[in-house]
Amino acid sequence: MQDLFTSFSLQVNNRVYIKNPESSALGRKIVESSINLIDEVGFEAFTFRKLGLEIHSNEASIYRYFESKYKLLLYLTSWYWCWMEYRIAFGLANIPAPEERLEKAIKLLTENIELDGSFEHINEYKLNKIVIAESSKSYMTKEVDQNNKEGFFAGYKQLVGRVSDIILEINPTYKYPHMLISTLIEGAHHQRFFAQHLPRLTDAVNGEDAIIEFSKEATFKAIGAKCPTK
Amino acid sequence: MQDLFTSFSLQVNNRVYIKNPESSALGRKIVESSINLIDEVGFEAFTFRKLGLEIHSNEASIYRYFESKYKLLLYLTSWYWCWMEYRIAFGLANIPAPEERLEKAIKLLTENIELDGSFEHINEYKLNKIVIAESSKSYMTKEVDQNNKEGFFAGYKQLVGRVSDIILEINPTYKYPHMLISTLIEGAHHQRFFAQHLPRLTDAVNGEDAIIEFSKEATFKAIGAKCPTK
DNA sequence: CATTTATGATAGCATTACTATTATATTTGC
DNA sequence: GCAAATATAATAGTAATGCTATCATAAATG
Repeated sequence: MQDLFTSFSLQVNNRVYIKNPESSALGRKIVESSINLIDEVGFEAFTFRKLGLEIHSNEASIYRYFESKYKLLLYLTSWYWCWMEYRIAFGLANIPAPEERLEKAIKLLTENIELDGSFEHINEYKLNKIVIAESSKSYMTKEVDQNNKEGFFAGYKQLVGRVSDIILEINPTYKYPHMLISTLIEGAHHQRFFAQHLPRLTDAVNGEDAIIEFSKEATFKAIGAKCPTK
Repeated sequence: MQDLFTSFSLQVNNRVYIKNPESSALGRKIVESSINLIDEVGFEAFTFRKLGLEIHSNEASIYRYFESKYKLLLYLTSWYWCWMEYRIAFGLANIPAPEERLEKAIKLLTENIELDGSFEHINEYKLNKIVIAESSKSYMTKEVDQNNKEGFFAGYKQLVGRVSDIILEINPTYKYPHMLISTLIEGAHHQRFFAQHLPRLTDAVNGEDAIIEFSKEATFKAIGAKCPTK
């Protein structure tokens, strides 16, 4: 069992960091506190100098792990997508019916994330908030093509690919599986943000998680299948 | 007719600027060149100093029109959503059937934008690219609640509200019209970006605009209606 | 215990995002 | 046609940012 876990240990593309932050106490502290600080002040106002003060360490030391704050953001988002894939892989294990697997995958992709404590130095609740608010800044840049070549978005693409495969299992003729899943993921993130800050762009419904329900319903209708629990 | 146009003239919330850029040649030049420059170098690398050099004017002069580059971005995105609402208002005029109106609205919201030259100092083609790549930076900020209170997102919210109303005309029991439309708009923008830079997240189909087709199909299926042209 | 490696402290530099001041055009109202 | 108001330009300055470089010291390793 331990082995299974180890083989699933979240391996972020090693080109996003200079020195692997998992490899030292300082590295883990950098990751842990960067999540707190970005969540608190936002990515724009976040600086390595402030982070250094926060962890009673040094700006220059942080630069030995990450080339820039953008690379650190890329590290955090990559880690998040790896983690999401791991959640889905485990969550769908031993479920044979593709409809049920799809339903569960959608839930896992769109639900509100709570702290689960599986990874000591990572607060999944705050990381989810960061991914919602800041992840577009990791790819909506002038360097996107370069970064893509270096494989920085591989985790996200792989995740989208996996869920698309379930769709194709259910309906092999559906033409837009990748579009549907990537729209769903980004859309659910946006909706969580809107629900908090721009509620006129959403539709809250008492007693249900409208974002999950909307996502399930829209997906199954789009591919012309029936959602198992409806 | 002129009057109709005038009453439709694109009125951006006057709190996003200090002095209305439409009111002077310099102001229009600032807007025109900021679109070129942001499109060229990206919003992060865009500065008022560079813009001043570009238009052979002065950094300080630009600050008399816009408090900061964020406010300028807010101006550009607000203008864009006003323009989109105007396109839709005209595009749907005299179409009685709500299904046809919805189909046309989706097309207008998700299609690729081309230069149309109706507004001398605004290049709609480039502005659309900016909105796709940078608009999330205008609301995914720590100041979103403050900015929302000041009405900076009113145009966007109004647009979503209008199209949602068409959905409710077709199916008054549909529970998530705002979610559907805002997901659609943001989703289509993301897809245009992905198609160019991260194609594994989309599904290109030869001979059709897959993004428009996907959007129409998903919307009509979600609300349980039939798309007129299918 | 000698040497490599990791961290800390300090300094420095070009650029950014502004603000302030003063000078010069340009418009306008009479 | 000219004074007064207004808009723009030129220049300088400031605190903060996003780094890089250097040197000293601490910790791990062989």
